[in-house]
Amino acid sequence: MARKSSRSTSFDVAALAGVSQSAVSRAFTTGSRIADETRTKVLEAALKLNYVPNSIASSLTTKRTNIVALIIGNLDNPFYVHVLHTFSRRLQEQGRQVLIFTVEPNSESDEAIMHLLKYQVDGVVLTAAQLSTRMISLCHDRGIPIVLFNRYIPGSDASGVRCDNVAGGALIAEAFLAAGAKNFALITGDLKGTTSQDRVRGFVGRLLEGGVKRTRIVEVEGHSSYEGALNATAKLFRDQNRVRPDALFGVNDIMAMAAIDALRHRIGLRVPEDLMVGGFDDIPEGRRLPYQLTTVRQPIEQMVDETLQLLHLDDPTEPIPRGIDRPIKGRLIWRNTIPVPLSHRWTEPEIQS
Amino acid sequence: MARKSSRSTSFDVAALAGVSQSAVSRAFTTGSRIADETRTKVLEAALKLNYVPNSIASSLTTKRTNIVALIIGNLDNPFYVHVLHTFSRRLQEQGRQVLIFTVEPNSESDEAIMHLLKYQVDGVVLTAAQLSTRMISLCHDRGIPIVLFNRYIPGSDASGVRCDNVAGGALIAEAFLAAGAKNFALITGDLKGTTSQDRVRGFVGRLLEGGVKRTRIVEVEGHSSYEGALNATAKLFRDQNRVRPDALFGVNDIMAMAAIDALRHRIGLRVPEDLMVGGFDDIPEGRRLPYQLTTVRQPIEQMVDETLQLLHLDDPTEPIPRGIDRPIKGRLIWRNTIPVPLSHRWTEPEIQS
DNA sequence: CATAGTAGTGCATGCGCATGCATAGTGAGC
DNA sequence: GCTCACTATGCATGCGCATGCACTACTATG
Repeated sequence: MARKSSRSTSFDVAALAGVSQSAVSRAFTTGSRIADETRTKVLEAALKLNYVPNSIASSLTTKRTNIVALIIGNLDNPFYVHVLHTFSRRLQEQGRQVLIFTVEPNSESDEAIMHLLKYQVDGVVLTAAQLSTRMISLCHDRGIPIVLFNRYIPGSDASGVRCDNVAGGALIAEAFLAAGAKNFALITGDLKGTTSQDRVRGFVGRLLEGGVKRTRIVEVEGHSSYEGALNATAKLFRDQNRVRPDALFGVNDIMAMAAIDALRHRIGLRVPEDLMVGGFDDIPEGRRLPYQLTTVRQPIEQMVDETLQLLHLDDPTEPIPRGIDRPIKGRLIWRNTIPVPLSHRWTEPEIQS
Repeated sequence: MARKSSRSTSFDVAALAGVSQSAVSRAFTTGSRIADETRTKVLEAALKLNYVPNSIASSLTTKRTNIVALIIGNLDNPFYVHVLHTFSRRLQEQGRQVLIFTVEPNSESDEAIMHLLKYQVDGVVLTAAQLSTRMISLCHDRGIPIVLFNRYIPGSDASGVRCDNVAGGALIAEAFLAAGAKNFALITGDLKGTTSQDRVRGFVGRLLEGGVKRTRIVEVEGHSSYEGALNATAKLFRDQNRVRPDALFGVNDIMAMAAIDALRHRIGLRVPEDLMVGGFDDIPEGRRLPYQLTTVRQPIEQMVDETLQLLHLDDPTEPIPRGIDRPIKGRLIWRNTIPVPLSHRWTEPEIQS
């Protein structure tokens, strides 16, 4: 047999160290009652045998796997890559592992849930994907906390952390108004998702307060992609009879960037001279020289922290938080795609590389 | 106790179905000897109890977790995000799970290995990160196959799949020569990595064959990042006394894109009129309107397939492949940053969205 | 009708570790 | 010197499932 796995067990180590198997177990468990001397002896033996404790086996008794599942629906958007990265880093710092499930953008993740249930994960984070309430109760029944990231299911008892998208959308509307825009348009992804919905609502709502009655809304086919937004922008300017917008809100940064590209390279308009553009997310790509996108920053670090807190990973006896909705305020980052009105000049400048 | 995990076991199901626990186990194991009638009975009972088999427990006996670890060192580069995505999709299709470890770009991943050993993963894929030979033998000794993706460790017995970077670099050099360039420069990340090294080698080598004796090489500080390449490009054009290059090879697409941005927005040069630029990877971002980057496409799908084959996930009795190096040829994608010479006009055109 | 063969099932056991309980050992306090 | 309190350790057991083996009830064959 070629793949003879010479994995030594706690018994092997115990034998070499001249102690019992329980002693080996305790040596590897912090906060266990064991003499320093014994622990040293055990660790030395373990080192000799290349022994590594089998977490799988230990989780059988402890009922904790230290694995957190992350369901992610859109890796095409750098924002969610950043989210993934942040979760991964944080959880690794805590000595936990990340089991990842990728699903189609905005598609059902019920199947993924079934898989991760088999692995007895300690918690689930779901982002950029849908979930049936049946699955949520399935998790809850088994004591597995699940937190939605930047998404919520109205009326369900799933908890979630998200950016305050309504307020964020309003931020962009305000910036446009302050910069003196008159005709407004926005490009959004699938309006079935609460995230897009809220941003649109916040944007349109704030404009209404400002006396603007009409906003052109173009819904991209499929999910919020660069290509979709490219076509949507073209469509927006195809009809020559309509009033040309002078302010365009891309409901997330990639769509805003796509719009900018389309405006410059296809339509032949300048940004922000002919038309100002606002985004949402603050992905690093938006900071680059050709874009310098004015946008709403989602405080990822803080959102991830809140999410992990809701998971109660450290104290499984805590009741699973149900129906909690934690909206977190974003912040407007002034860059170059919306002219900064005089009244805003005092805003702290951002250091650019 | 709030988190009363009401997880039912195979015994509960057995009791309800009026069979033995082994029957339940067999009902969930494909290819097991069990009457259809019994299986149906079991599955019905399981459904009633919301029973989901505990993979953790089963892996204790089967010695297979169906978990594959993926160590990834650079999520800032969309190329590796794409790689991650492809692996995830493929493995999920096979009913396997992905345990992800993110490490700092090009840093040691020994610690990650220690963690994943605890989880008895069935295989390891490592990309954009370093690994000590000690760790490789540690994995091999325990029967865990490990495959390097786009990276190799000369003289070690770790196997790897990679793009043929030497040939790829040569492809760009050829394109430059065919387009009539005279003065060449390149921007690369850390030259300790074999990937950058090979691309540079291939590029410079081909130029030498073409009679070009000098190539300016700028090594970015740190890893291959957008920001690094931005500075490197600036540096490249700072010295007015030197001959200005008319062809610039960005050793990967983000660096090439950064170079283009810097040239246009900082230096004030046109691409490709004043200076042609070639990239490597073919990330989707490079196809966008402002860039239309001519680049070498890495065949990700094929590379992932080869990697999974080397892992022998389906047949653990296969000997672990050692010291195998599978270079896979990339393909030049003509777009707009290198003028297409007349002699190449016949190349199949790419459909652009 | 006798026998060999086969499909279906249950029993018992073990995977590697954690942990409650019992026990041995140590030192302090009277 | 004796008891008490406490620490360190070992023993035995169970976590949830897979699987070798034994056993039963059939079917096919001569």
